[in-house]
Amino acid sequence: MTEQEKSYHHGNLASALIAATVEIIDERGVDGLSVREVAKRAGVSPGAPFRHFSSKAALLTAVAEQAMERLVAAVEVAQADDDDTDPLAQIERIGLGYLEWATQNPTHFQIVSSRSLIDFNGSATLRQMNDGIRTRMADLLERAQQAGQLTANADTEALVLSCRAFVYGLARMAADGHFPEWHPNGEPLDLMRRALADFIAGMRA
Amino acid sequence: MTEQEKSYHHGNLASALIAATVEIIDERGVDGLSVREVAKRAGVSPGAPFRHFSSKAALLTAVAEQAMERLVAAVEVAQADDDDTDPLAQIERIGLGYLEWATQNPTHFQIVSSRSLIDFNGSATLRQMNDGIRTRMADLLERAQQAGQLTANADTEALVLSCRAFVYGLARMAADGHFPEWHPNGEPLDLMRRALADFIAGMRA
DNA sequence: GCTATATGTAATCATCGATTACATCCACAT
DNA sequence: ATGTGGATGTAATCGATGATTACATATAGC
Repeated sequence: MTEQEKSYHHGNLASALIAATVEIIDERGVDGLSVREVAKRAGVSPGAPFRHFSSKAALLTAVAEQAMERLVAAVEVAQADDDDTDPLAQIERIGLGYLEWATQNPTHFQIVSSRSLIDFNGSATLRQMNDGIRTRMADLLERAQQAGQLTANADTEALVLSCRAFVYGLARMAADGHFPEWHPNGEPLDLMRRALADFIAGMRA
Repeated sequence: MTEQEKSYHHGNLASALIAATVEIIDERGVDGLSVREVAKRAGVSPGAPFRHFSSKAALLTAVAEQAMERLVAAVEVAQADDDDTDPLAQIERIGLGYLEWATQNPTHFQIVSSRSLIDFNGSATLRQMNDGIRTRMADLLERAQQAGQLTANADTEALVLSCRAFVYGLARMAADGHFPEWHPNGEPLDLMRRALADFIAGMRA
């Protein structure tokens, strides 16, 4: 990345474009992003990006895929290594990891969750990663039920949705600007932590 | 509205523009909306809308205000008239009214909740209505706690956030297309109903 | 080396949000 | 009634944008 300066070909424009896109979105928000400026920042002509991404949505989808990978990674890191851990505690860890990542990477989370800007259904990768988290939580809930941690005739299907919606709701509220003043790791996250803990507690039999 | 046909002045362009905006968004989504087509559909020149709304965001903000009024109305209708009702049941009713409205009016809900497209902070009306719902729920939770329906030392602040996030999360998931196939009043709403009931039940002492 | 292909450029289009100067209409004071 | 000023709509135009096309240049494999 140091001195290849003036070669006709960029080398790896695709990744450079993704990086530039993230930069711009960090600075000016998801709106206010133009392919032209992405191109300019990568040092190429305005039409060049379309060689690698057939549309602006395709570019953003690529960014979303990269972001989703990090989100999944964060969620996995957050889980306890011990596989015998209390399933509900494990769910809480997942939720917390999700929330921490979402609040600390609002830009990326916004891209991942706003499906009007990206082609979610067109990306098998995105769907896989999305389903991965969901089935993981479904498994944990199933295990919790078999361990007798939930009410006997618990509606697991509804509970899976509950967990997803609860965490998604908190993350989305933050990303959508429902917390007027805040800064990452500040009080809102603390509040969210307490809310999450209460929520998990409420599920216990 | 029948035969004023060819008068230079439209009469009430502002509301006609809002209506046209909603129409277009219903047809083609929030993106894919252009002020020009709004103008065309209202039968005026491309610049005319800017006499009434200083920007595209201002137009969408007006749409959001109208939508928010309906949402608030739906939430109020959903509540039990009897003011001695169980506070937690009242909260459940509010949540259900919110969810039903959001799922039956996905377009409007999307506009209300996506604050990147509208000038939320610039609209006192929007903030008031938003705060109205929140304080209403805070009051109900306070009352529930005093009635001993919650655990003794319940964290009311966290609980208010929990309720908001839970309902918002469900509504947003629906609006964001997290339920692949569905149609209003169909199974997803049923599932959401069950999830909401479980959630409220989980808060009970 | 020669050539097929991948990659970037230049030029161009239609569309969009927004602004400006001008036209038209309506209400109100006289 | 009148005619004047503010409100409302039109016409023309600007700069930026997403996207496409024809062309130039570099790279890889034979």
